[in-house]
Amino acid sequence: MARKMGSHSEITGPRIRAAALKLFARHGFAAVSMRQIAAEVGVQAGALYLYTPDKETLLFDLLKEHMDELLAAWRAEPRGTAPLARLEAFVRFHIRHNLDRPDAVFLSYMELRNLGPANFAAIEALRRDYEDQLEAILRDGAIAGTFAAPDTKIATLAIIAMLTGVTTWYREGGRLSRDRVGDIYWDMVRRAVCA
Amino acid sequence: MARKMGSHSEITGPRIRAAALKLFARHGFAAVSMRQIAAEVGVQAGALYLYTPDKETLLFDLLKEHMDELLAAWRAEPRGTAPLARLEAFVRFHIRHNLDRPDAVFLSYMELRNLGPANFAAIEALRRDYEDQLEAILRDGAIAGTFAAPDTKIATLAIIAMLTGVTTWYREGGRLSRDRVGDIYWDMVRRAVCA
DNA sequence: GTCTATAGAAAGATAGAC
DNA sequence: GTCTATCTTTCTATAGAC
Repeated sequence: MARKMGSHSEITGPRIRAAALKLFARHGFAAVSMRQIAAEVGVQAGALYLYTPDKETLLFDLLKEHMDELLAAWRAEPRGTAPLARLEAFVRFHIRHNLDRPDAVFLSYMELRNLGPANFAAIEALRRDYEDQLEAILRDGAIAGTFAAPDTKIATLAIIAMLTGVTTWYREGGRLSRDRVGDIYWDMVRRAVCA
Repeated sequence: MARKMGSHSEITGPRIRAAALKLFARHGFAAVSMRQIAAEVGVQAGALYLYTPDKETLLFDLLKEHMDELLAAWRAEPRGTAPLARLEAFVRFHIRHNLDRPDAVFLSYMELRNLGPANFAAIEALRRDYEDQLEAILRDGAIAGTFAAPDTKIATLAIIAMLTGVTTWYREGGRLSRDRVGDIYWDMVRRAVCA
């Protein structure tokens, strides 16, 4: 083929990020070369450096964008004020949002270790922000007597681990719809923490 | 230092595996070089090839050993016959066993993608065996009317994801003992699935 | 903005001395 | 059983033509 020409590219940047996301999620950050990413996009390796200063920054940008989007989407999510309603909204939101972005979810949990200390801290802080959203719901519900989880912090981590696990097995067009999966998990979460 | 000599080694094999386990878990399989492993052990890179034919086999052996050990330990675990007692035994066993091997647990969930198809299938089959142990408990309990989880297969995956998550945050000497963690998770699991 | 070409470092794996 | 040395490949990143 030998693609030769073109300055068709305000879209090359996004395409590079999309290709990197897919390949990093599939094979792991360290196992993917800049040449593979370039080949997936259809450019030469050198061209990538017009869009990112180096490989780690490319990873960092993907993770940062994912976390920013997650927090913004949750803040925009309609929900009630009672702890039980807020918890149900969180459970259904987390499953739905993550099922739309399985590659980014996978990266966010697996490839933090490939970041330098400063970049690592930045992503960790955002992840912590998100956990705090759920923890606040559980704390409010515990005070109100709605919930009876024996440990609010651990319940937070347990629920997030359980919900995030959905992305590892869910297949579009399988025996369960997303809504049905949401129903099942909400049933388990509700019973696990309610008084 | 420049270590020079020695044929002091029926123990070099295990030391190589221990070093590889630690480094793979910390940095990821693809990010760790054979030279790094050799340096951790205190030998030269070439010496590693007396103990493994290649890097992937080294990873495979670690994963295989971990899964074999997990299944053997569960089969040896004392437990009752009633579904509720078996479920409690499983929850406490899983937490305790995995907290003793955080590096191996991490590898088992993160580095399967670095195996070739045959090796991948072998590890997947063992992981499936283990999941089936829990699924059988939940199925028996559903038939007996002890459990009321809306979907046995999903409850299996949800519980394992929740329990395995412990290894990502638990720190020895933190505010909670292992037994206390086991109590808290057992409380949540029991309420999530019981009728 | 993308290409070709390459510098410079590091990787996996092997050969042969001791 | 381990070492030194090296083959061969591949990598990240850069330089300069177009």
